[in-house]
Amino acid sequence: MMRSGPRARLEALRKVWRGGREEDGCKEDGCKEDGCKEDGCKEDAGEKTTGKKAASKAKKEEIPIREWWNEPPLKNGQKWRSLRHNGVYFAEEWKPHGEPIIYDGEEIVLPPLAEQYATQFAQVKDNENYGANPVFRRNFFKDWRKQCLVPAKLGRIKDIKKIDWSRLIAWSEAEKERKKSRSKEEKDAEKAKKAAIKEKYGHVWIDGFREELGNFTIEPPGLFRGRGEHPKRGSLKPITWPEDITLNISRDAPVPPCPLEGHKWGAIVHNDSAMWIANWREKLCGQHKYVWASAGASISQRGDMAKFDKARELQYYIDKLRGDYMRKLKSKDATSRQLGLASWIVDVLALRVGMEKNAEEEAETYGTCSLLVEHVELLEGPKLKLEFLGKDSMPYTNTVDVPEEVAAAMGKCLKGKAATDSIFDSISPTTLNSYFKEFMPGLSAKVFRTYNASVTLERELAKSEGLNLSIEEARVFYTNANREVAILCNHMRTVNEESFSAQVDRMQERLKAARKALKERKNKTKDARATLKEAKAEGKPKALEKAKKALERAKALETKQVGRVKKIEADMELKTSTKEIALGTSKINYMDPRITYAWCKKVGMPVEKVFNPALIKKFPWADVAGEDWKFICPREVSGIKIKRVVKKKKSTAKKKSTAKKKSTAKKKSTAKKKATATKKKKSTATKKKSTKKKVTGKRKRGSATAKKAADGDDEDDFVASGDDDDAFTRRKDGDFVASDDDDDLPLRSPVKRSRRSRAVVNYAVDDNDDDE
DNA sequence: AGGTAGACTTGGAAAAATCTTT
DNA sequence: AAAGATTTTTCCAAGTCTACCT
Repeated sequence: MMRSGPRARLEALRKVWRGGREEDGCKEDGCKEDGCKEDGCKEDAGEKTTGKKAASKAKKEEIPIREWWNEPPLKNGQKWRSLRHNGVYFAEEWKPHGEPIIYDGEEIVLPPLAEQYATQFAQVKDNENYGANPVFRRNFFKDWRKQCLVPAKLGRIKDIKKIDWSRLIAWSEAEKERKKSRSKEEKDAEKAKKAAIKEKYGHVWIDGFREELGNFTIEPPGLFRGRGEHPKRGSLKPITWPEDITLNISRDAPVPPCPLEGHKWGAIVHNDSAMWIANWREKLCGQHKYVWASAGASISQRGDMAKFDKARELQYYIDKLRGDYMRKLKSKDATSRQLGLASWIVDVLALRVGMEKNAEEEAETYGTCSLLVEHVELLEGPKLKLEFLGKDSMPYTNTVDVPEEVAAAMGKCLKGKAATDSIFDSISPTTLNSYFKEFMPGLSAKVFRTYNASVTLERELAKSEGLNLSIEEARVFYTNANREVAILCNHMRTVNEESFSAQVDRMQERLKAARKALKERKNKTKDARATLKEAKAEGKPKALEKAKKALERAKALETKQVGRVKKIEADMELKTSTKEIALGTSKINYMDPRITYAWCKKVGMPVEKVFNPALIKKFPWADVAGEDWKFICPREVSGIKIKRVVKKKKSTAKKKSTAKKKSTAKKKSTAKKKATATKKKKSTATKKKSTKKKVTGKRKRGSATAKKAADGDDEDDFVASGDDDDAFTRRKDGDFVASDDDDDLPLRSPVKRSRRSRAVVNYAVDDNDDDE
């Protein structure tokens, strides 16, 4: 996507866009296949601009970008003006392979659906996160038996341990092999078929523009792969039928035909305040699933830019907010203190807000407001040590220096509480977010992550000032900045140590070879120089000319080799420094892309060096940023206007008088809340006890290990008793349920990290505000 | 006021595609 | 062209947050 200049390109885009709009009116006629009436229009729009485009002709014909950021805004809450599509795609039905399982020596060919699930299980049988995990196995077997075996009169399959999956595994492997060894023709044919499906189902027409969909295939039946210690991992996800699906289209758009014979869509709606194309309820966990436009579609870009603008806006409010929360955490009132401390954590440590979770239905993970006493430790310094599982059960471990006030506030929040008590028992994500909204409209906890990630990127990149980087150096520099952001946000990936060290070894080899080659090249250059000297001395013009050329060539080759060596050295360094850090998430979601575009222009590096094609497609609007664009800048420059925070009726004068009342009221309500909370806990505890006999101290860490030692059991220690599917009993002794969170050590071992970025915070307290 | 359904953003793993090396 | 390494895309789980309901 290189081009002459942003301005010229913008002009071109503007024309493209105008073309699209002008033709928009014709959309009701000249329909092509697929019921996409606008097809013709777009083609026209494309042609109109070819004059301008031809000049910058790229190899691939680029689809014109909808320059939505120059369009008149949609009315409040409206997401589209027109919406039409071809519905969703259902993956082909499972073709039974007929390979049996062997149960207790007996070959049993399973009915299709049972076979489908069984084959999937066999494929992950030895993966310790899945089939080798006792909870996963138990859930799988229980569901599978109940849903697929008992109705098929295969109730005699009662013990998962007696199942030999080898034939299914062999089939899967053969299948993989077959796929690998397909001929070119076969591969091409498949590719074409896939493309045709995408052509038809993978697109949507929004306001007359054709956009790509993100996902358009309805999820096939499979085994639920919940992360971490998800109680439902391994359970069967049922088939989704057209009847389960609601489609969203324009009022005047044709209803797409249902692709499955004999079925019909669950419902058709015309909801222009929603972005989704289709939705359904996933039956296992009850979560909503959606089909929507891809990240590169303008409808998605619009929201994206709004998000970054909102984060950028925060810079004009943050000083006041920081002053306020630092004051708040010294408050005598528990609620205020907790609001202050939680704000500090959200702001400085960039933690997520931490919604409440349902322990029976979900893995237990934590964020700011849900942190427990046992997750933190106050150390000399003062320092604060945090250790807990965050989103996706990713371990968060961090020890940071904290201001005295913060340590004191934390001390108070911990005081008199048990290890498994909540630190922030007087506040919730809702109250915290409404506190933020007192300072800036639309401010919520997640905005801080975006803000601090972007600030960090800009700050790190600014350090390149006056460095005059080569392109390769710039790439490394950018990646290191990106890394700081990823560390701040705790974006991690699990590494397979074995394959990692093998990769490093190979890289080392390559580096060695490249260095050797460089040495040889240098020698050759030397030789060439010598030859030239000789030729000069001999004074033969022809030989001299030849020698000159040879030297030129040798020099060029040497330079090239120097580049190769440098590249490998750089890759090597990045490979180790980003070993367990995932850079993608921050690029996709957190760092304002305008910072990247601006910096790339400044140092003369093509954005493509650090943004993959999907990112380029996602952020065309960021290209508008010139090299001097700054995320942090005076308000006059950004053009972001002050927005008055709409206060709830009360005048400031009145507020003062009601402050006292309010606080007591609050206290009361919290007390009440607390009481009900404990009550709830108790009641669920007893309930659980009666059914499963688990729970007691489920959040205490120590107990798990203790239980494990006492337990020491075989993971497959359960069998179905009779056809009553739910009745699982112990084969040996004890309570098998008690073993389930014990065998399940955390999926990913906590990673120690020596250093971690934190947001740079200026605690300037400004005193002009109207605090209580 | 608290609870929750619904919608949208964020997340890592795995699969697929592409690039490099042999 | 096969194999192997690396990058990109896909998949779908898991967060956040607002609006709506009682």
